[in-house]
Amino acid sequence: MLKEAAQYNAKLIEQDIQTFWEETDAYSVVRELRKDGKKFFFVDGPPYTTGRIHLGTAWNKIIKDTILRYKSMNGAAVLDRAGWDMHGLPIEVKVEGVLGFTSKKDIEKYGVGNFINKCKEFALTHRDEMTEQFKTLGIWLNWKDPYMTLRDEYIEAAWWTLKQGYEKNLLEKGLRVVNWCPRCETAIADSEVEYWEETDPSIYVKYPIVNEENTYIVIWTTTPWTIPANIAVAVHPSFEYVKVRAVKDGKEEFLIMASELMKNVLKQGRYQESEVVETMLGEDIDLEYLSPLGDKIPKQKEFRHNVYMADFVTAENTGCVHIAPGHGVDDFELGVKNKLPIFCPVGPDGRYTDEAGEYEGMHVKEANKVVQDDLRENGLLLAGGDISHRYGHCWRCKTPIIYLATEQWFLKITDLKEKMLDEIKNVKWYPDWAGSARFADWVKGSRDWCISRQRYWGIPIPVWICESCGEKEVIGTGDELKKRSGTTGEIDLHRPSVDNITIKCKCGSSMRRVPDVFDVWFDSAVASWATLKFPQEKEAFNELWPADFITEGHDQTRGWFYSQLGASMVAHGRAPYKSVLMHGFTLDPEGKKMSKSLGNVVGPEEVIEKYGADSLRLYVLSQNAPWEDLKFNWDELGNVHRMLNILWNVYRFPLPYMVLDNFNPLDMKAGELPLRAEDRWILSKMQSLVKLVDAGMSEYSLHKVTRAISEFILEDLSRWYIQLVRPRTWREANDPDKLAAYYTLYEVLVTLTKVISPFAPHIAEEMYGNLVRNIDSAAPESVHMCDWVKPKEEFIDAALEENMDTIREIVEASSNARQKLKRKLRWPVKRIVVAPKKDEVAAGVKTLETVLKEQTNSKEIVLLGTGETWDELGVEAVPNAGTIGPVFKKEAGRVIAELKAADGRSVKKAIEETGVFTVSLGEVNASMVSFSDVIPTAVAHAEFAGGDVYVDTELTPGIESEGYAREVIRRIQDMRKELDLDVEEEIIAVVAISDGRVAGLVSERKEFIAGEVRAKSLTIGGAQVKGTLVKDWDVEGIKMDMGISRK
RNA sequence: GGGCCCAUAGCUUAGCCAGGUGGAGCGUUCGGCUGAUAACCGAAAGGUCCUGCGUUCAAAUCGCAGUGGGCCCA
Repeated sequence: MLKEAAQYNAKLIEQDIQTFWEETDAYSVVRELRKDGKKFFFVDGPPYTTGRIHLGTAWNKIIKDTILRYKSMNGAAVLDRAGWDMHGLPIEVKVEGVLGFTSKKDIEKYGVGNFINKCKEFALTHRDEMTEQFKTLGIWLNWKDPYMTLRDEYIEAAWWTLKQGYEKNLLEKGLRVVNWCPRCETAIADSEVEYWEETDPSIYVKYPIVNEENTYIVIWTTTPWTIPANIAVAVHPSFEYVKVRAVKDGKEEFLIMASELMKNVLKQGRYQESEVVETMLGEDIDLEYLSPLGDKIPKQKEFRHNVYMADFVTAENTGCVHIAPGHGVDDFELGVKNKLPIFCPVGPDGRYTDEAGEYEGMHVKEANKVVQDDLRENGLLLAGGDISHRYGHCWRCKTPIIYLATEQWFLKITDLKEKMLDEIKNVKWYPDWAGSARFADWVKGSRDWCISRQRYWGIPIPVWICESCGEKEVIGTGDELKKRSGTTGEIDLHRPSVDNITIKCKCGSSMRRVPDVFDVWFDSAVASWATLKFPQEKEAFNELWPADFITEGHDQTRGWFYSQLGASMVAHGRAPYKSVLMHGFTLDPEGKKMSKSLGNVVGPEEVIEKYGADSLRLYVLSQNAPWEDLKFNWDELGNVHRMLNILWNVYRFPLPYMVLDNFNPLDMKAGELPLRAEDRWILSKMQSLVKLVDAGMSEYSLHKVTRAISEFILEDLSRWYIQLVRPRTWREANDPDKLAAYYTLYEVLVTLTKVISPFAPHIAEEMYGNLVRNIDSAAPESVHMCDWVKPKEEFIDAALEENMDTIREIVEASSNARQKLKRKLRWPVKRIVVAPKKDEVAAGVKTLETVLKEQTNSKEIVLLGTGETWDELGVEAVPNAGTIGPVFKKEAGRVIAELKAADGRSVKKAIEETGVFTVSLGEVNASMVSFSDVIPTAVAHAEFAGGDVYVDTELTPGIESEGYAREVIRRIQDMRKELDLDVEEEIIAVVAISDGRVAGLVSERKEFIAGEVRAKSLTIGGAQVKGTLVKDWDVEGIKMDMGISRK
């Protein structure tokens, strides 16, 4: 049996539905139901298990859930393990914070094992919390068996992958300059560096030229602390350089710099006089200079300092670039190319080593100032100041990074670049430019991947090295490690236990694991096979891999899209995904990014609290194209919620009538019901919507799909069909016309629950539970177990849809016209005249005349021929003074007056037939007069796209009687509402009307009024007004007193 | 500084690929409806289509340059 429904309460409904899903394990039932369908292998980009989910992660999962629900309903056997990214520095930093640690020494003191346990606990707790948050959004993923990067099986997938790289000779250990966090004391990835504006020193330094007295080459830098490590100066081979004689306070010097920057340098150094003494090309510069700090750093005296050519030199500052191969990527490359020493006198903690001479033990930050002072003392500081520029910081602890040359492990991605670019083309990207432009650009510029980190909480790098002979071995699995090491029993693959496992080397000595762990990006990079439990299990991998679909935000271009592709090229030689949907970011209402520091963060739980998860889901899906950034806006969320409320009201509206009538849709046969044109119309519209949804989903245009659904609900269903069908539902008894309306409405609502279920799964489930499950216990338990609607072409009637569009336009125009004469819709009008411009309009009026008549509340529809002018329109002659003047000269005024006074109709007729109209002073021709329509006073006119509408509002006693009667009915209904009476409850009503004529008019409709308001007794006239509720009304200036009481 | 994307009414946006009169929703004002009712409907006002230059008979739409925003990089 159908049940009535209360008002829309998203929170209540969603909680109930989520409980229902839990109790019935609906998710698992659905996956089981589809297990023999076509496989759809989806890989969840694993969120990092720290803190709470935010709007962006919510959007991400909503997109995934929506697409997977749609796929599932279409028969796909969806594989969708949720994923969790649980290792890495972010958690280490959080745990350090909790424990109050500030450096690695604290961790070592606390014990690596203890620290690891804390990290693990942190990751697992947060995973649980975040799982609950995702569930409140209605996200269906495999939460019971998620893949987790901290599991041994997952670690093995990473190990196996590295071993593939080793065997393909893509693994390399080498000295490279890396981003280094001096607080975390580890290398960090390019993608872990956050940039923002920072104030740093900006200094110009003179390097003294050997054997040329008082001559210097001038460099500029923002990192004075790297000057102790200076090895060379780079110039651009094709720039022009000058040697300048510069004088300051009577002291003369010779300075070398780029000629176009000379003015700047001399100004910086406050030189008063200058003169170019020599001009040369960069490539002709060949000189040796001395370290400006040689006196402080003995080691510097061992190096020869020369000038080298480099294309990366730009025409800024001095045009001569200070090169410290131990402290810069370009510097390092230049150093390697020219076989320069890679001098790096800074340790992992950011303090100088003994190689830095007098600076030993000093922190580089502190050195920035000291070095400047020392340079000034040596007379080599040409100028010093500050600059505000973007500088990199550790993304977790926010410490400014430094560049250090260190020994790290690399995957030689650059060897694979061309193949990667080919693979990108084989992937289907949504939108196309995400792959062809953005991702391809990123890959083109990619460098070798530094996969090692000098930290604790991560996947240990499975490389064992012999302590005596240096022999290297890469371990691919836990079993392999057991076998090679001779360990028995369970082993934990995390640090520190794995560090204690040694392998016997061929040479007889023992091999120890390198101390590093993996870059955490390597973890998620192997997700597509790790989630299939590969390499332990091969079957699923062979059947499913690569992934059919993944979707993440555009920041993952450099992140997960890239790391997965890199790891997959190393391991399998091809892309790990077949299609990728790149989505946008959530921004605040001003279009700024949401961040805690700006205080503009909106949490998903805040939205759910206010409007519910379905509103949030539809909002993020419909507001933008998925790949555009979403400007969060509460008003728009309110709109979406309103739409859902209307949907709910549409669903709720027929229920009381259907319940009252014991309506059972299973007894209905469409063929036997007298469906009206409007019934066939909404059925057609419904099917057209399904087609639109399918088309949109095929290109993941989730915004187009959800907008089309909203439009259908608001425009077609609520604003139109429900209005048309309303009077039919009030009929009593088993009227076939009413049953046809019930049937149609029911059919549409059931179809709609299925169509909206991927997008707004809770409200869909709730409606389905009542509409379908309460009728038919054999139906699937959940709407999400239903098959997707296959568009029924036979229901689609394009001509009918077009005709209805026309009718709606005419109704709209006529209500516009009514408004001009202030005639309310409650008052009928005598007739409506439609003057069509096209035959299609006439056809529409003919097929849907009843609809038009009812919706315009008109007694008659008059349809004119196409192009025909309504003959009741008057014609007015409009004289053209510009042409009359020259002909009639000073008599023109009289001619004009005569024309105006003449009967327009006969003027027009004369001109049409003879070309002229005769006035008393001569003949007026067509150029002297034009015509305009004169609309009768009781008629209002309005235009619509296909023609004109005239509304004849002339009052007749019948119309007045009906109008007043409706006014009375409306007010009594209002009073019934106020007394909160049941729909069927009968009343006793008394109406006193001060105006005798009006009282008479109303009395004529006494029966009609009594029926409409369910009055057992109705008294109209001057009687004493009494009742439970008595009210005085003013109806169009007529005073009416009404009283009603329960019978 | 570079790559990609975005910019249309007070707000959120459609139209742009395929050039030809800019269209919605919200908000505002006015009006209507009243057994979906703490709902709903209509009308009006509201636009340098970010700026400039170019292509074209014609540019919101195509091209170039710039401005602002986002993501990513240097």
